[in-house]
Amino acid sequence: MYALVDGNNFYVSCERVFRPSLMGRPVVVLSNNDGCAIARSNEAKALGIRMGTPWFEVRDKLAPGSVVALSANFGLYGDMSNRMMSLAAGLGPEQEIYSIDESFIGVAGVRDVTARAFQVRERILQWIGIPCGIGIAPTKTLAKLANHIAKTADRSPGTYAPDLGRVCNLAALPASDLDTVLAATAVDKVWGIGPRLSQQLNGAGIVNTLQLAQMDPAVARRGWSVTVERTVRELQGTSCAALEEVAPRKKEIASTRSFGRPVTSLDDLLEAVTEFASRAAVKLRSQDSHAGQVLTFVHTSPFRRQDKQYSRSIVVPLRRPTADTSLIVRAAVMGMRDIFRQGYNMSKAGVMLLDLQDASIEQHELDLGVAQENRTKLMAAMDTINDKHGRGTVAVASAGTAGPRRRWVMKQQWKTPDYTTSWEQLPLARA
DNA sequence: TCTGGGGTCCTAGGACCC
DNA sequence: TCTGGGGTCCTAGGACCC
Repeated sequence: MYALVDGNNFYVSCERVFRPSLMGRPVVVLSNNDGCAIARSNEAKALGIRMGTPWFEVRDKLAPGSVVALSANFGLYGDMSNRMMSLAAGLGPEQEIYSIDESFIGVAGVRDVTARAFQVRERILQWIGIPCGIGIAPTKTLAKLANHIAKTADRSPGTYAPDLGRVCNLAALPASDLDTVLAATAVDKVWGIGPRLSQQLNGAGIVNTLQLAQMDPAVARRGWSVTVERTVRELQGTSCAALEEVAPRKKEIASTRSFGRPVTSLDDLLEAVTEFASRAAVKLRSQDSHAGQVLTFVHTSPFRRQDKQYSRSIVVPLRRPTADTSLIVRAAVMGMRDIFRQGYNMSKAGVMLLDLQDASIEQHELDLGVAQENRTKLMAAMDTINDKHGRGTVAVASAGTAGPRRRWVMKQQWKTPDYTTSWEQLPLARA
């Protein structure tokens, strides 16, 4: 039995904790470069603002001041997430942190699980200030669905019975009621069924979740794929996805950014790529891995139809797997020099580390043993310093030496303070 | 004028091998 | 005239998730 605890409109809810005046108002949180809406308050959703809508479209359509827009403050959201997760863990003996605002809890054997879920929800709201929905069911897919029902019953009354709001335990529902609920849920609300699949399913006459749940798994496999087959089985109550208490190591690590404005020069791109590679290397070391290959890419903006388009990537193999920032930066810079072309408005670039393996599997080379050990110590020292004094205190100087311009940095016009992670930015309480 | 970032899994197809 | 079958590995791209 699984529970899914999910923070409602999570980023917006985090901002509201420190600015209660935002309560009850349409609020959106924007992606990097203040580009798209990536979180919306219920009031913003009611205005018809869709996930991923470019901010300039929203702004042009609505009266000035009718929506509050904020730049994403991921430092704040990450910290709030940690606090929420530690309280959610109180619902059962096992926890999988699935995303920044969701965690699955293994609740097998938990007594009065529905009542307990209400208590945990109340505690998170009171202690952290984040409203949650909780879904409970025999499989992860059904728990996700239950969570969707819990949120929807709260937000837009009419689709589901009001007593399914906030906490929805599908396992406690009589079979006939469960069928009614599934029949009232469109198939695209199911975890793993995206726009493309739901279109195909609709074409085959499968419109609601009850119909999908009643599909023969063999038909699902033949007509679509194993993933759809698993989804069907999970809807039928057969668990196909287990709880992952310890997050498996990542198989690839990326650091990519869109630029605040078009970038045309190789120097700027080398500078950007140096930073991307450095960031990726920090993530790599933090999970104790080495990378065997470095992929570098750059491309123009597909939205600027009037511009000449360009897009290329290159994989540079490392001589041996490593987590050394300078070696990784060198490979990324080499890659960028290779794929760069003059005369384009580049809009985005990035570095991805591939072919990751456990750092304990080391390939030593003749005569390099000592040097290698020192490099590892140097990297550890660099990480410690940057951890303590802030990212970028110590960095690898590479081609294109970071000047004061940094033309490629992103835009963040409306960022709120780091309320919970910076002494300088602690909120002030006044009497 | 202005359009995110970071992942995973699966499949198809090509290269290569015996 | 008629030109195999089976396997692996790699890459690109699609689809999905938050």
